[in-house]
Amino acid sequence: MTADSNSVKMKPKPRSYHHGALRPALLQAAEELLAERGVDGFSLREAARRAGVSASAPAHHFGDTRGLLTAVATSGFKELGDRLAAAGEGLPRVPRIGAQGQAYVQFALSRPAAFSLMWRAALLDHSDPDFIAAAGRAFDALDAAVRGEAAVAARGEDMTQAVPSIACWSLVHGFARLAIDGAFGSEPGAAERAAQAMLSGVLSHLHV
Amino acid sequence: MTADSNSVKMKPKPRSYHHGALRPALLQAAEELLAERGVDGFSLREAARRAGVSASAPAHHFGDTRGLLTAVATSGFKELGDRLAAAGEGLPRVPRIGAQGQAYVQFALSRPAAFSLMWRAALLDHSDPDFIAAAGRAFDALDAAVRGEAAVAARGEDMTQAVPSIACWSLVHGFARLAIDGAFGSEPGAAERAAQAMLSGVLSHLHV
DNA sequence: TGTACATCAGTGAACGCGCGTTCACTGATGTAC
DNA sequence: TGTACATCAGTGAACGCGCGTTCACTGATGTAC
Repeated sequence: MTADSNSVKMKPKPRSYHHGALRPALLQAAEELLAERGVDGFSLREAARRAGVSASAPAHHFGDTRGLLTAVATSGFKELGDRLAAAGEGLPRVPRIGAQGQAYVQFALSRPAAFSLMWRAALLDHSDPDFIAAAGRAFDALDAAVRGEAAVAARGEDMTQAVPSIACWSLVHGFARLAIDGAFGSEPGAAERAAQAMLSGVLSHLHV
Repeated sequence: MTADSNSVKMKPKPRSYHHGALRPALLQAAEELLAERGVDGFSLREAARRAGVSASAPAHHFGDTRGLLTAVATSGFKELGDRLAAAGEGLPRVPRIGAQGQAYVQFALSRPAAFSLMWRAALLDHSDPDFIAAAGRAFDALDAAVRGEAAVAARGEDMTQAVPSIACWSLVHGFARLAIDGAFGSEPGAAERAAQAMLSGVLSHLHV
């Protein structure tokens, strides 16, 4: 603990009555809390505490707990979409799919609590337009790599068209979940290496 | 509500001071509660209530909440192991793997809350010998189909040997999770059909 | 077959807990004139 | 540039809640003799 220059009491930096940027501060506090205690250990009060604000303040920005968690999940889907879209850009189809798979797993392992939250339907507001858009965009990035931009644009109701994409998604999603849930032990980096081995193995045995 | 033959008040069938078979009754109540309210909606008190017993009774059989949930998860892994071992028995390797995958997804969809609980590490006692054995046996059943009984028996520390099994596991696990979490819509039977299409598609494009 | 007694499997009241949300409020900010 | 006032973004006390667990207890069962 370092000494504060102005005060012996280490009073938590004086803040005006209004926070000024509470919304992003709460999002960050929520993310950290999730990372520390997991989805089940989350509470709105604790997130508010960490943002240095009263328990009722978050309501002004997010309505209720569900609103805050939905915002966190939405930001997760946005980042996932970005990472997928960037992964293996310019590469031929098969290596690009491999790069996306690797990116998917890396995202999940780098933000496991956020990743878990993103799929906890009971805690989220699935009618939130931002959430819907972000989640859709992430899947579209994967679908475009597997089936091509044109196919995605022309996508209809028929789910059978999307089977190859669903297969890829299932593979990396399942691996990520098993890794997070501890199925592959806890040595750091082990899961990433296993992901690499698995993806290259599968893709090399696949005739597409 | 049907009339009780002995009493207008529908008093809940008189029971001696001792329940007689509380352990299985609690397991069943817990399973039903999980199915109704999901893992997050579970509470020990409500499970006890449903078993017609006081809130402190479960402690005599399971110690605490974690003990009861671990017992439920263990029974889930046992059934999963049974189903996997039985799936596609006698079939050649590739169709057998397909049958196992189908069985895995069907199990997950038939008992979604139990399946979810089985992977919620924070809620379970991973040092419980029964739990360890049941979970190990389920994976062994899958591993035996993918790599052969002999390879499973000779399995060492090296995880790379298990990569093909991990790939199969990831694929079906990810599909099951996505289906449970609503990624494929909610029409009944849709997920099962998609699983069938996906598994046969993947296996037919695989050179092994 | 009867009896004493240990053990087992329940009860129910009480504990302290942190939670999400509501409510009347107030301090700060920004805008209209 | 100054002032009135609406709006915004906070506070903090209070609400009721169900929870898991503990504890002293007691009724029923089973066992030894």
